[in-house]
Amino acid sequence: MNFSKTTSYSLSILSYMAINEDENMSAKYLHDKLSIPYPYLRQILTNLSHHGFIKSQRGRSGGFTFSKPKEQISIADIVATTDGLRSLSNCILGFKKCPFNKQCSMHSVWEKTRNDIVKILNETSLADIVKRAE
Amino acid sequence: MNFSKTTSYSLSILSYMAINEDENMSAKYLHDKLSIPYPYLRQILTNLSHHGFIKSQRGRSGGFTFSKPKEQISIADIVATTDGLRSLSNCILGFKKCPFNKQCSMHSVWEKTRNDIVKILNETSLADIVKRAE
DNA sequence: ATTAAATGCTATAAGCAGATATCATATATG
DNA sequence: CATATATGATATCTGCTTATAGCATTTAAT
Ligand code: FES
Ligand code: FES
Repeated sequence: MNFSKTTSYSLSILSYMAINEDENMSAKYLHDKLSIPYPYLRQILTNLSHHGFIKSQRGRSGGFTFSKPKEQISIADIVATTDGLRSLSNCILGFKKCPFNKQCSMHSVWEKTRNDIVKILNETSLADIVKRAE
Repeated sequence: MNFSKTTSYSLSILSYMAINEDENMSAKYLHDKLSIPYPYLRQILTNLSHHGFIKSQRGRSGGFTFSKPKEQISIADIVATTDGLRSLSNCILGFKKCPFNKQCSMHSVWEKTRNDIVKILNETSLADIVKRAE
């Protein structure tokens, strides 16, 4: 009932980078700050770079910076690169085909809350996170 | 961002059993109805039995029946035997210790929705599920 | 130039949830 | 009693997520 490690780490990294954009964001530095295992952190940064959220600067005193405006990166976008939101569309009781030949008995209750979550993830950008942190 | 298979299967099994309590609930029968892999289903039924939700009748024409009133089994109780609800208390951005030395910037937004979920899980019993299925 | 410090790339290991397999034991039915 | 059918218990396999390791390449500083 939560995100995968990879997703959580991605969210931690990008929100930290968004809030402290002045600092030099090397993998080593982020490792010190966020305590994410270094080689794993490296992989995730590469992934975030491939997905166009950040760009890398190689060589000494290199690191990562955002490659597009923070307003244009929603939490849902970040989750989409790893877990995706599809699991939130699944039945909370775990039915694939409903054995009752209809929506399961938790459906209506779950639907509202589930939509709230998706709404939050879609409507919250990294810029919003920065604002709230101030 | 959803329950583990074990939890989902547990929820499927117990809600199916609650709704169709008249039928003979052997592992084989439940397997036919719910399409949960048979040996895995067996393990989960044993687990649910150990946790006191259901009791078993061994031997030919044996199977499983509830061992306490369906009013006294909440979804949260079932989840507690597997995943537990602790993950819902975790930071949605994945921070263990908040690197900002305070609650993370998603905290307040997430809190309400998270409480809704916990409330639903705690306040919905198998009896409620039966009622809604009618 | 040389070196130090960074990312790029990719192969591999470790750990866990999901799934399977097997034998022992119990019991209803004939 | 013999048999078929059920659960009890437990060991093992598998695949995915998490994590590690190592070498190549780039770049800044000296
Ligand atoms: S069918 Fe189960 S939550 Fe929708
Ligand atoms: S501290 Fe991050 S959601 Fe509460």
